[in-house]
Amino acid sequence: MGKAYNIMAATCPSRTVLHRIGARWTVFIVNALDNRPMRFTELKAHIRGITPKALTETLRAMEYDGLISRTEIPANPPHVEYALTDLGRSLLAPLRAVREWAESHVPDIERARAQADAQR
Amino acid sequence: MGKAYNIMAATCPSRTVLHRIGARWTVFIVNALDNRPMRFTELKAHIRGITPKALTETLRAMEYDGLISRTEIPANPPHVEYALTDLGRSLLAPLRAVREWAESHVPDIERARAQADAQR
DNA sequence: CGGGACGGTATAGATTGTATACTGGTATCT
DNA sequence: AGATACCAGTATACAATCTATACCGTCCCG
Repeated sequence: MGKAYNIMAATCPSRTVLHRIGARWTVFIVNALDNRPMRFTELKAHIRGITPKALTETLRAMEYDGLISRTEIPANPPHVEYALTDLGRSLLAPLRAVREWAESHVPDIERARAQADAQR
Repeated sequence: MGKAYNIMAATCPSRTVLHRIGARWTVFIVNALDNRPMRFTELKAHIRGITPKALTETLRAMEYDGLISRTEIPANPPHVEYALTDLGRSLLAPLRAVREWAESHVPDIERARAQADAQR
């Protein structure tokens, strides 16, 4: 089998996949849905600073790619639940690693930035 | 120590860090510099489809954040070498995981997209 | 019927990314 | 010496994406 796809090739479909993963809010949504499904408004409250437009668009794109499922629940009151699919869940491990790297290396990067600023 | 930073908070500095990691071309550059330092033109050839402007800007930003180093080599012919710093190298593991996920899940995502298209 | 929660849209402006062309310096070929 | 080519980028114009802010229709509760 080996590697059938290579992200470095411009025409490679893995590019479009990486493009989606790298989109502004995907990491946040995958991390937010880690434990349990959430509703639109819940997600909006949980991911501070996201606008409804950005949330809608990212959710639609992720649904199109089969990463999350969108279920309208006709109960009373009716609401919509977003959940990770199996495919989306498989993204959890890599993206959690990225999140943890970010959270743990803030001081290093702030130091580098301060040093770069001082340099000039 | 625990988690001092939480990406879900809008004001958290880890946001800006994640923003940089998630930028369009960062993943490609980190993966490209995995084995050895490279020059500007080498990177441009290796990462198919990147424009010189995008490459310059991403490299500058990553240098500012202390992820890569830029060294002008006054030898003959003079050239510029970009290399991962220790900090940048620590990003390799998480980003390689993301790359591998992308490369190995192309068929799943293409299937999901085809199915979504057919649905309508 | 008034008001609020839910799940979004609409619109406009700012930021970011892309395509394409070009530059200035050095080295090599002839 | 002149032409050509490589290197490391800039410049310019245009397109796509992201953000802020406001608004909408439906349903339920009182």
